Amino acid sequence: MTKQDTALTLAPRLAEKIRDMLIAGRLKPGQRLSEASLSSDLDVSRNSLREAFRLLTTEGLLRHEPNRGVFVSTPSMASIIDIYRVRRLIECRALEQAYPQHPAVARMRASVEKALECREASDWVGVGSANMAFHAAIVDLADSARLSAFYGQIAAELRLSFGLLEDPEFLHAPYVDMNAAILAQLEEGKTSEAAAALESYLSRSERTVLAAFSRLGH
Amino acid sequence: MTKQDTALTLAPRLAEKIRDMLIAGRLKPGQRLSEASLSSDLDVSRNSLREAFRLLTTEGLLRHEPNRGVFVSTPSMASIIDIYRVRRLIECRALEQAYPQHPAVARMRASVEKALECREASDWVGVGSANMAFHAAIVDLADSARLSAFYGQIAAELRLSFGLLEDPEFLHAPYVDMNAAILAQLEEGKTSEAAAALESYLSRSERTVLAAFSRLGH
DNA sequence: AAAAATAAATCGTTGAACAATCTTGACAGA
DNA sequence: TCTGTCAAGATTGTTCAACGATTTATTTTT
Repeated sequence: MTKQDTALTLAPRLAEKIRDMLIAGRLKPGQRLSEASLSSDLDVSRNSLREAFRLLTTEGLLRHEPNRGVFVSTPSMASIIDIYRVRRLIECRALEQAYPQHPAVARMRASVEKALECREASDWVGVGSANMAFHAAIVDLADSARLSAFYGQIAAELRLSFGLLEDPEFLHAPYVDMNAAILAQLEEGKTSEAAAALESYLSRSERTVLAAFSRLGH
Repeated sequence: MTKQDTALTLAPRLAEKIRDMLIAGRLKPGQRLSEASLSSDLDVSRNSLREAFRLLTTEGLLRHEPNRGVFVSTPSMASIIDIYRVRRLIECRALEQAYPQHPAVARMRASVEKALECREASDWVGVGSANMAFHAAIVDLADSARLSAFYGQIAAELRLSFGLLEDPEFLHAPYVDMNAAILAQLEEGKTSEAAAALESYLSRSERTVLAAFSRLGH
């Protein structure tokens, strides 16, 4: 347990807890979150919960309808397309302009190895997490705290979408080797090739996700 | 007056009001915002004010130190560099992959014309606003709501930095013609050239801002 | 003058309250 | 049966008052 419960103030801790519940699928898209019941469930006051709601709303995980309450965001085709558009723009460019000695490269390598391990153990959720970490590391190549924070948000949104989809093996496993290949190209200094590979990687991933998404009758 | 005061809920309206005060320079960087006094000044409750603080904190305009209060963010060299890094990555790519018939192009043109008018009238604040609108329109070329929202945030942060700097003429006037040139290139379909021009534009602007910034101490 | 102890101010969080708004369901009329 | 009205109930929006915890300022002690 890496607990520092008292380090942060309550609202961000609450937000994190709710975020976890969202990604774990314990709160389902479209579901309304009642201030009264959730605040008593989490054992906090309504005011504190509302502060947390504000945070999650700006992150796009919750949707606020005045006088009606907050709802878990429902991923849509539109949001998936939007997110992949952002990913292609940011990740590919970050990769293209990267230099192979960047510290984030170590994190990329660690993520690839983690993903390989998890695949070996058929731990598909672990593969998924490792993949996400790989891409976050790519964004870190751009050396911008703001960009990395922004990417963290849309990654969380994407995980919300993934929560709807079944068969995480089909969803994540194929990309482990591609990640390894991209990493290898980067380490050789072939950043343009790496970026191109990532571009087609992301397009393929987008198609897969959209197809799986449409398959469940939006 | 384009007032719809009752449309939104209180916290976002408060946030907007405070944002305006920040950009107008009525609240100075580093200044501490007391919950008690500000809430009575704005005639709202402490709780509502705290919700607004959360919003502005995630936007980077305010900084929250637990048990000490919230402070107006102090722009630093580091933050300016970070922001320009993001701008180069996002704006240049958005421009490069744009197609000249995109609706946002009309907004770009309107901004250029507005800037020309304001320059004629020596309204340098107006020139600055028009410039900002021009660049926001560039980002809109990428057709991503999330990307545009993110850009809006860092633009607000940048305006906070500009507030520190004097001589808005020096800061904004030189770029009006460059914007016009970039727009012309885009309309001719020369997106790569336009992107290259924007890249050097942004680098020059960054240098200017950094220089002006270092000139006023720390 | 430095350190320790004390007091004052401010934030963090809670619970209760009430107005405004939305939802529900009964009911009357066509 | 369908439709529109209207009151009752539930939920959010916002405020207020309170109190423990932490920080800041002040005073006392060494």
